[in-house]
Amino acid sequence: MTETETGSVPSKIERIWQVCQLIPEGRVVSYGQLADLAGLPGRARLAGTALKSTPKELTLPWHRVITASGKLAFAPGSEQFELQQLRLRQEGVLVNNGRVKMREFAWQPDLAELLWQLPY
DNA sequence: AACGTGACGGAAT
DNA sequence: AATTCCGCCACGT
Repeated sequence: MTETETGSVPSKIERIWQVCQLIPEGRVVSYGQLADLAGLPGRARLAGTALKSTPKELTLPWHRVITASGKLAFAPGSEQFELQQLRLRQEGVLVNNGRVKMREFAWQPDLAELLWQLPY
């Protein structure tokens, strides 16, 4: 726990958590988009790091985040892969061979609306 | 403080 | 369409 995490200014990872929280049901975003929306262009990997380190008291719709090519990031058949696929399907997202058509399901947020919702 | 790792991405092959 | 390569940089050891 660092200073910035306890203070009022959210750390980079906390901003990623915040934006993740805004992804609507039935839509997906790529790690890169998530980073962009959090004000961290080019930091797709950090988005992955952030989700990986989500504290368990915090429940995020992490299953709505997939790779830019539309694939689930987990190994096919793994525990997490199956869970993510199940959750996505439960909210109407079509997943075929571990892949989602970004053309159809990508979240396209209105930036003005997004800024309005962020708590800072 | 140095070093390897990785829930990524995009360009090249 | 599938792989390989390499830039990116926060984290844990």
